[in-house]
Amino acid sequence: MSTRLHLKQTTSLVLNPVVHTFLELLPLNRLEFMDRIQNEVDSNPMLEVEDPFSKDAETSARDDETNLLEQKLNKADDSFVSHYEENGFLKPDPDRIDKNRAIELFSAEKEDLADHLMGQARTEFSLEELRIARHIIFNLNSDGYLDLLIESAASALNTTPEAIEEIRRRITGFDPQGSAARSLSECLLAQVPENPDNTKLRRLIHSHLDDLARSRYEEIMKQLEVDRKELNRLIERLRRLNPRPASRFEHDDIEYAEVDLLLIKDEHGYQVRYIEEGMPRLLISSYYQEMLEKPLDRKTRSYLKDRQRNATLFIDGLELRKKMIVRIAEFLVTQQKDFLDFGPKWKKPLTMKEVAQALNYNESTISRAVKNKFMASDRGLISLRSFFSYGIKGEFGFKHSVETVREKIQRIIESEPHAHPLSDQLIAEQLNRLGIHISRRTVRNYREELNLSNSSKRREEYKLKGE
DNA sequence: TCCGATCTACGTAAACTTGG
DNA sequence: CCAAGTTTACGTAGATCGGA
Repeated sequence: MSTRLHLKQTTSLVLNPVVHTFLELLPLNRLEFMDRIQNEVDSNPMLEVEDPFSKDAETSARDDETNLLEQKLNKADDSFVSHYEENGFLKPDPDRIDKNRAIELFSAEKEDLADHLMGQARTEFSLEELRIARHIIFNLNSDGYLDLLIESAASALNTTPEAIEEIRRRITGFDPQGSAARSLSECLLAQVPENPDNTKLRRLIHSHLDDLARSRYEEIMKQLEVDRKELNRLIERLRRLNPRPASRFEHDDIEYAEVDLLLIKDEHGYQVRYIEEGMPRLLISSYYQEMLEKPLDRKTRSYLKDRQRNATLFIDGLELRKKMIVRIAEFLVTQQKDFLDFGPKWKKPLTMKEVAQALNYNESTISRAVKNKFMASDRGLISLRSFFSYGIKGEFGFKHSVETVREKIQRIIESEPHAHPLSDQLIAEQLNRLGIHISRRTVRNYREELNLSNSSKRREEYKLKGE
């Protein structure tokens, strides 16, 4: 009993403070990281932001300690950015200009759905209406639909549900059409203007989406009084409508992520750069450093010693974080070159474990390091996590990533004989012959991710098209 | 009604995350 | 870093659906 207790204690004490600080810093994204630095500077007088331009901080610090503390308190009130700007931030140097421009490019706000709609709302609505419209627009979900309760919105805005409904209905006519719809059918209907040509299509959307999903074509044909050919044409038109008004603005989701790295492609291949701009440089306060050399009472000395140790620890941790992120990113980029060049299909299976072994780190370290980290490239932001992919057992060890298998399934289905669509079972068998050992169940999962219907449904669809 | 295909629920192992 | 906890991918088996 006592032995076991002892063992437990020793294992948990292994973690030394350096590692601890570092592990705490590692998973933070840029924004959180800067926040953390600010915190540390505020709470540790031993830490100072490097200031190559003015001596202000130092001279005022020499006045007396209370003055300095007061100053630090004042600074804490300001926003982080302005605080550091005042203190002479790292100014961009000439050969970094390009990088800066690249960063600007990625952080420049692209218009998102809400902005886009608000722009139209401003020209369309009165001031009072605009107030309601704003509420609606900023409460759309990620698909561009409104799933807010009208009643609670009405009471929050101090107006009637009818007024809200009226505004909402008008917004569905904005570009992209169908925004703020409450259901799929409403969204689609908003994209089909009411005119004689569209009557049947509108009826199809209004009452038969469910039938369509269940492939009850006979029923629909009877109800709408159309033949197969015409139904087929209607479905074609339906397909061209957009079920997700927000899709055009999709990329904005990641716009808010703070970018840590920059991916540059040049004649030598890919290069990873850590974005240093905006990062404060920290150093140990020389004022307190000198103070430590003078005679001091015991308490002050031990306090300062402690702060000093913490400060060094923190500065080391900063440096280590940077090195590790760059090292991992570089490794990922060389491993997944094809993925960067040709897209996700070419992603190779790669687990954190493998990377950990290759770089001689612990798996958990990798996990922390890639968390919330993004890399800016000429094709947009890439999450470090997206470099990883499960492997599927192939003939010679792990050879196929989920992406490539998915791609193969799509190919097989695309080239199947229309008279006899392949069942998941047959597809699985075919894949097995190619050396990809996955089960029927797995085929189904991937097939569904590809948005492909099952074999019997496909048979229906082919029939419909064939006639 | 039969039979193949799909669905549903549950189990397992490996991958990943997180606190100390 | 380690170990414990959580998530994910995938498998199995029996139930259920739907077309010929």
